[in-house]
Amino acid sequence: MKGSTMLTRLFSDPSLLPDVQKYSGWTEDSDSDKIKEEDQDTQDGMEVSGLRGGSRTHSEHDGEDDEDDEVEEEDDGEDTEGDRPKKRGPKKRKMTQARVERSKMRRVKANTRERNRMHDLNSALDNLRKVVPCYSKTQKLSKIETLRLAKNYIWALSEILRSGKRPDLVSYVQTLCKGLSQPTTNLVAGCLQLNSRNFLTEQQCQEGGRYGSGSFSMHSYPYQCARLSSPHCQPGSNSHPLRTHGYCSTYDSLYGGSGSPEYNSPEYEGPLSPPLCINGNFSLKHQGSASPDNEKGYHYSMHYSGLPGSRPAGAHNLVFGSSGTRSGIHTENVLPYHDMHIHHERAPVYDELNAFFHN
DNA sequence: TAGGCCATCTGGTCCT
DNA sequence: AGGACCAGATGGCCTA
Repeated sequence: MKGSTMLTRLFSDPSLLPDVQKYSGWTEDSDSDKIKEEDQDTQDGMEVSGLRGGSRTHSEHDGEDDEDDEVEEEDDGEDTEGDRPKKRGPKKRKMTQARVERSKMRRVKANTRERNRMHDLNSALDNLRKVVPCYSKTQKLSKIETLRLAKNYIWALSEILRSGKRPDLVSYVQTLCKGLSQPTTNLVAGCLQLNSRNFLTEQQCQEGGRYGSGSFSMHSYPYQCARLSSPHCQPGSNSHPLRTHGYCSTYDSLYGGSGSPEYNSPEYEGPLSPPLCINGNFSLKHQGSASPDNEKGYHYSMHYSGLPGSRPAGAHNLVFGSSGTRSGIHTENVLPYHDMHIHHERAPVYDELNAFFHN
């Protein structure tokens, strides 16, 4: 199966992810209607350049007509360009009016299919956007950034499960932001309410870009100073783009909320966290999906097989010391464990995960 | 205004 | 034969 197909089917499969159309506000029917309307438009305005002079696909060449199988003369300059070798292959058929019409219809149908295909792909991407950190309806991540962030997110979650430790925020953000563009990096960092200046300091001070205390095996990240020094990312800034655009932090949802309501996306409607990868296998079990009204009640099952049942030793102050700072990280904007809370009544996974990190 | 992102059209190729 | 997939081209929109 080709990649995009897999992506589309994975994230469009209602058995794998909560109700695609419901979240995206797009349904097959509505889209079909839209397509039909568009077809009317495009059929009228559609340029038939490809049909006029361009080459035609093989299916357009072959066996179209029974009635007009007359063969067009070898008129490709057979006399005027005598030095050019005659073309081989099936001889051109004369483009009768009927054949032109049929070609048009084929092209219109192909365009519709292609449009639908791209809509499916976009729908799948929308679903992906909803389960990676920094989901916002109003300011969507670009396609490529969504894919990159999703990859990093999967990696980060896998590392959490593999190590059985709660990562420190810096490592978590670093992992998520690896390879992302500067704006997206700022967004993610801001989403996770990281003090960007300190993050930067922390990071830049680590020789080789490594941050050693985390449970991740960190690589060096190509962050530039300007990247995270944006005033938008300052905790106290009211101009924080995430406040404006209602971004939502998955770190918060996993490890607890910020406690500042304005930081939570007012537009958030659904589950925020994807199924977690455990031992390389995604464990996804949604319950009570019989009713479409249960969309908020999708539960992701999570098993900590092989993982310690309590918080790992030394994890207590992995991130936030009682002083409010750790290694220069200001934590005025992030709450300690006991202040964390779960958005909605979402899923046992959050309880389990929080219990895991709190115990 | 340049550049990024996106939707759409299009023709080619591969597969069923 | 027809559909799926892909990549190139094109134009619109938005933002710095």
